[in-house]
Amino acid sequence: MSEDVFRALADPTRRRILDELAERNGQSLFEICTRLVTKHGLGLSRQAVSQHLAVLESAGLVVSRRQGRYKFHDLNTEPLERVMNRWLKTDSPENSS
Amino acid sequence: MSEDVFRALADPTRRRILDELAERNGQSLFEICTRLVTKHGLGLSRQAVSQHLAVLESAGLVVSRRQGRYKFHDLNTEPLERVMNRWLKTDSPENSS
DNA sequence: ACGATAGGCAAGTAGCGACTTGCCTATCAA
DNA sequence: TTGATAGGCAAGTCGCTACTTGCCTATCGT
Repeated sequence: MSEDVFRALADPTRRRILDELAERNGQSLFEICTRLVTKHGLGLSRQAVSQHLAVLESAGLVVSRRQGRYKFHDLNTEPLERVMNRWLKTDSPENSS
Repeated sequence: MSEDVFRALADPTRRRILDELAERNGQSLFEICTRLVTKHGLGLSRQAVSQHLAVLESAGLVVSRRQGRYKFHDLNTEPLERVMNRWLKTDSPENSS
């Protein structure tokens, strides 16, 4: 929940992950993995996706809930809304780093 | 006018430059340089700022107009609007890389 | 209990990206 | 025309980051 929303969005793979979660919320790491490989043809390891999810989570764009041996991930668009009114002044004057 | 709006936004210095232009449009390279140094205390060379402006311009976030030996830079928020409705679906369904 | 599944924790590698440095071009003022 | 100003080009350095590899922990089914 920090401030590196921009840095988190910088990577195309992470954007794909957000797309994936936007289309189908509450996926596990392996679900996201296989979907990225099959639907988008990306060849990346489980660890890669895991690290991407960590970045997204620390940016507050993804929240996760542990449940048994599964960890489900949900999209959270709230940081996006806060951060985008920095130059598009359509709302409150909340600026930051 | 390409597609790396996200990558352009990833760097904090570039975000500062956008802030600068949002506050005062039509600045030259040197104006932006001195403002970044004095107001934000950043110590960077002219070349650094020039390269940042090039990135912002190729992302379509900044447009420039040459005039004599000066080159003035203007903020363009239109790519931001297009790109943000990717996960915040408040508008048209325009998605991209 | 055992194996299989879901995930985590480093440490290491490779490439990209931000920044510098040095030199070159172009425009204006005197 | 000369000097100063505004900016561009290209190569080189250095740190960060995306990704891999190897091993470890935890939970579930049978």
